[in-house]
Amino acid sequence: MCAAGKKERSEQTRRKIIAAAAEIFAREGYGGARVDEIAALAGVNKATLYYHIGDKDALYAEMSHAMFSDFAASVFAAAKSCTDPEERLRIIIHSFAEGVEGHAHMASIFMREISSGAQHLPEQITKDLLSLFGLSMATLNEGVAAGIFEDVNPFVVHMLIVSTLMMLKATGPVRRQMKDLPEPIKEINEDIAGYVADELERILLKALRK
Amino acid sequence: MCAAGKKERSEQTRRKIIAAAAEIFAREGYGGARVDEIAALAGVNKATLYYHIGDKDALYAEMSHAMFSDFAASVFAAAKSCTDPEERLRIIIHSFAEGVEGHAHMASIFMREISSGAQHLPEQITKDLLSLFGLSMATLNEGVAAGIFEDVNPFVVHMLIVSTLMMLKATGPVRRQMKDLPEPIKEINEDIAGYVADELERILLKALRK
Amino acid sequence: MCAAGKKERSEQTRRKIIAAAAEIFAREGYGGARVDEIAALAGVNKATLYYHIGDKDALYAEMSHAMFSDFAASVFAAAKSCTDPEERLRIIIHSFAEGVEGHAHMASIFMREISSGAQHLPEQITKDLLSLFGLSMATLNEGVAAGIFEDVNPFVVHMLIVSTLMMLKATGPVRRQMKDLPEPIKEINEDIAGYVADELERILLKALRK
Amino acid sequence: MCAAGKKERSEQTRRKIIAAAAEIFAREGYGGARVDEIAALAGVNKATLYYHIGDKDALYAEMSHAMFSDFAASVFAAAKSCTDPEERLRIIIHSFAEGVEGHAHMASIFMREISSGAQHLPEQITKDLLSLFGLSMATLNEGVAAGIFEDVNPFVVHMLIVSTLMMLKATGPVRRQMKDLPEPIKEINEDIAGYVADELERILLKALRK
DNA sequence: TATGAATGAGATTTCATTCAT
DNA sequence: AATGAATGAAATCTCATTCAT
Repeated sequence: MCAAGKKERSEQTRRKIIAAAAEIFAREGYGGARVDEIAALAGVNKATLYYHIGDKDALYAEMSHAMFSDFAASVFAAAKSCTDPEERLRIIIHSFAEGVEGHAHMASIFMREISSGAQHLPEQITKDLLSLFGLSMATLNEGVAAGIFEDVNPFVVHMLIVSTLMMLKATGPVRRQMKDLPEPIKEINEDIAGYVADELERILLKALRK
Repeated sequence: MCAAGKKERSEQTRRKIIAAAAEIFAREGYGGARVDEIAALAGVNKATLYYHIGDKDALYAEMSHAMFSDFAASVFAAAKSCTDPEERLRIIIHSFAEGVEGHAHMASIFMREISSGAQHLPEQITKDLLSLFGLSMATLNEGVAAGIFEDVNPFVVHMLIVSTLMMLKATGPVRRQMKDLPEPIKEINEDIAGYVADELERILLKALRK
Repeated sequence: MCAAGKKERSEQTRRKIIAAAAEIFAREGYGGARVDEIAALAGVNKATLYYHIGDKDALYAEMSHAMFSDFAASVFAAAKSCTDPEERLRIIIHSFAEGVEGHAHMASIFMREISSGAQHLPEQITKDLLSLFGLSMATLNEGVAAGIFEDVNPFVVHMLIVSTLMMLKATGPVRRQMKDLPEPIKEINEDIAGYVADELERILLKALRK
Repeated sequence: MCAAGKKERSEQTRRKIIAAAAEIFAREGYGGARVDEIAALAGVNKATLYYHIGDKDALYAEMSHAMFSDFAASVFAAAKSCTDPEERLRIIIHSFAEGVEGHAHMASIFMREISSGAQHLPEQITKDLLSLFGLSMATLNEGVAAGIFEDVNPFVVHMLIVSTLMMLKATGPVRRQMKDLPEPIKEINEDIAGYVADELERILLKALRK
């Protein structure tokens, strides 16, 4: 046992590097992240990182692609088979929340990208993310057409969902290191996909239902 | 002629530097910002920047303090004299939106700070921002006590307001550089304090009102 | 005294860097030269070198431009007023030899450039050097037309002059470090502009004269 | 079928590596050549190169030894049986030219070695090359003694032959990539062993003959 | 008050070389 | 005999900061 073969070993190294990159880029931003630190966290030599991935730009692109495209795909997969607008909106909220929870550093990286005008993001990813808005918009429009939803700006609603979940996820570390937080903050805990998603669903559907 | 005593000139130089810092720190993050670039944008020599403000840390502290404390104060000032919960919530939303609009780079800097675990933020500012949540929480609790609001987690609502406004503000540059955007996105325009705040108020109050 | 002023100091630093670059690039080639070593030889910090000149490419370009354009200009200046073909050929040989002697590292750098297919040489310099051949060709053609010179390929003659002088200059360090050299080699000494140029003139004119 | 025993295969791999090394070292110099690039050009893995040859130094030594000793031997072989000084000088020029032509990258590598003070050249090779001068010198001295040659410095003449042929060979790539070259340059073509050697012989013998 | 020059420390990237298979 | 993976050392380049004027 423990044979593994070159390919598997190689793939494992690659994964370790990508995972480390996500963590450091999330915490430090593109400019603040040091390749040294990423390599150290991945437990590989700096040159190994360059051997497997390439330069800092390529590393960022690989990492963000792996993260965002997987995330977008999971939301689409969850929502595609559902035809009822209200139910689909629920699914969007919850699969979004699960995606945010499951990709630990995505929220931070997303927010940083927004802040930098998507400077470092490959075009394809921007499009993938925009297509998620297409999903929300279609859902809301269908609800309006079916007479069950209020007529609101779908982009505002989409961003409301996205930003609330992301921001609550991203504030996790800050909350954890603060003492004496008020009760409502503690309740959030780390439970984005459960408590927060439920609360958001409750609020939003009350606002939308005619 | 040539008015402006030495003190005024000095103060003006200082302001130019702080303004440039906000722009660059917003776009590049703390780690990615270069003192060189800030000085160039401010139109002063790098050594002049050091003479007036101090090192990069001090510059960031000055800039963020000027921005966030002014913002927090303006929200408090707008809300303090109002006693009706629903009306105060409206004021919070709109003064928040005006603050976000008025401090062009605050949204980006706030989002980056969240992403980095508030690494670079002086403690005082963290407290100021937390006290804004105190305002929202009190308002919502009073509404619940008065029997006019649903009982929802006030931190979720607070973050919903904050993050939606900030994210919509921060996505401005990305939206501007993209072509062929869907109509609902175009409607946002740059009008956070008007259109967006109105839409958010409408959605949120419908959700909260019993 | 010793005032100097910023500009002069700056210009002096620049010159020291260029001079050091010529020496190191000549000995090690573009790829083998280390910016560190150049800075050390110039007696400045590496960052100072980047501040004044820019990157390795820019450094090479500055250095080679300063060297070759000065050289080409000096040959043209020496030859321009002379109308007699034979006399002008003599002037070309001697001014060439003086230029080779005066620009200590030009021969090595020229030979390396030839070897690398002029990879690192700015286009303008290639043209300057080609224009020197124009001068030789015109001179030889006039001599042939006047019936005083044999009809030989002028490029071969040009390269014969150039390469002999450059190679004899460039072999200086090798000769110096070898012991027990045969008498004819010792006679060369370091005297390119004198002994070698005279000998070359004697050989070449005997070959050319009808 | 599939002939070629292990030994032959091995020898072939070795030859491919040496040939690739000559090309890259010629174009990039010792310091600028990358072992990676040599391996790639040879079509073998980098580790294979180390297995067959050893480190960069050993590779350079092998390559230069193979090249220069073969070259020197061929000139000696061509000249040894001839006793007439004038005829032997002709043979030297032409066998030299053929050697330069036949060892495509020798001229560049020779010129780079001269430029670097023979830094990378094994001592033995330096001696082999010096012994070629011995051949020229003996030939010229005999001609002078026999009263058929002018008395010129034999080292100057030797270098004149060597450097002209080498430089004209080495300028090949530069000439090829330039457009609109004057007629005399085009005539050179790639024909060092023919046209150029003939022209050089004509010039030099006219200069030497009493 | 302001600035061009200078620099130490550090970040990114490359490269010769070795290892495990 | 051959190779993909890995790495230490070094090279290139950048950046926050200080200095001298």
